[in-house]
Amino acid sequence: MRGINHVRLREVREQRKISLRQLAAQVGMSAALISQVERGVTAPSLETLRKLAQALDEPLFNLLDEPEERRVAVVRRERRLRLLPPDGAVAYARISPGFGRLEVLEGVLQPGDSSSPAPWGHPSEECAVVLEGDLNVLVEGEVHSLSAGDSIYFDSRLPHLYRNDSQHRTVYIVAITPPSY
Amino acid sequence: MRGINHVRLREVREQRKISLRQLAAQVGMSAALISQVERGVTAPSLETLRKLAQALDEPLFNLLDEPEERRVAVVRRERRLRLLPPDGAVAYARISPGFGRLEVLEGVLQPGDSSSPAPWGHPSEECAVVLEGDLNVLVEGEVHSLSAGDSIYFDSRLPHLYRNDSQHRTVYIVAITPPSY
DNA sequence: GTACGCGTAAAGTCACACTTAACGAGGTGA
DNA sequence: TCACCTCGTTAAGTGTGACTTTACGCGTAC
Repeated sequence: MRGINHVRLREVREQRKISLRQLAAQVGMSAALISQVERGVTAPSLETLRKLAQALDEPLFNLLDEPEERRVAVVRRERRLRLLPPDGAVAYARISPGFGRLEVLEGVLQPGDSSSPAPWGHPSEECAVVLEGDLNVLVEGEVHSLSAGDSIYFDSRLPHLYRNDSQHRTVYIVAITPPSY
Repeated sequence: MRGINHVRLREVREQRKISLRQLAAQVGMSAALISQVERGVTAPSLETLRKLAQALDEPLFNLLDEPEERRVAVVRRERRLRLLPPDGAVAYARISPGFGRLEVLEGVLQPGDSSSPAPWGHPSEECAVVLEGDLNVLVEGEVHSLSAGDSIYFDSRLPHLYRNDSQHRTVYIVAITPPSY
């Protein structure tokens, strides 16, 4: 009976062991509404959904029950997609399969090279870990120096750039969500 | 003027170089509505938003403009949070800072050890890359054997488990979105 | 018993998510 | 200079469905 408007509310609420009325009181709406929403009888407004997400301390998009491809994909090292850099600086290989909400890349930077000619932003979040060598990450004009094992996390919308200012090659892994590279 | 109901529609639509009327025709709604939604004059229904997301080929949650902490966080190798495994098998270290939509972990498995006593699922997607050694990943009962450099991607809701069936230690990195470990 | 709590059902109402239609501003070609 | 596109915006009007209140049935504790 799960309609097109289904949201994963009940699941989350029950996990928190909160009753309908408790939750309703907390967000200032009627318990009946939440019941209706949980059973897909009524579609909640965005505003309502936001309030619920906040009360449950869940990111909003976590309540949205998107149809997913429940697939498993293995990518072998030698089958990785090599991303040709627009201007030949960084060598990126895509570790993730190319679908899903998550993109993982391996970047290799030779001394002096950088991931792009100029800092730029895209609407995602990313986290990079250095596997080998040293890496300078420019975010919003500020330089962060990382060594092997260090990581950096930032909102990708801030203009950014990876650069190898050392004398040896640098290898790092970047995880991006949602994919926008 | 961006209200509480703001959705990142215009941004995405303009990027695709689609006009209001084109998009409206495509999803079968009026251009005026889209204009109103884009400017935050009117809040779209979930249903409407879903249609738009589909037409633009964007995941729904990508259109939702959640208030973000536009922060940059660096985590040094020695400052990583060590996650104590519930039952002492895997040694996880959190590479990501602990906020945001993305969680990145480094897992180390000694021979014979596994990430948890039994396969389990959580509502996310994850991608794992093997850095060192060999790794068996059980997803939905099926075993996938990975060597250094190989990776696997799957819907974390499928019951899964990481296991080291080899004679030497295994190191791997897992990226998870949204965080739910 | 009766008095809580739980989730559900039914019925009513008003906001607001939508429509259609008209508007002003650019651009383009005859 | 027209007329004639197309762009996004505005204004006004309407219907529906997202909400409320109230009442119900069930379990459980005292």
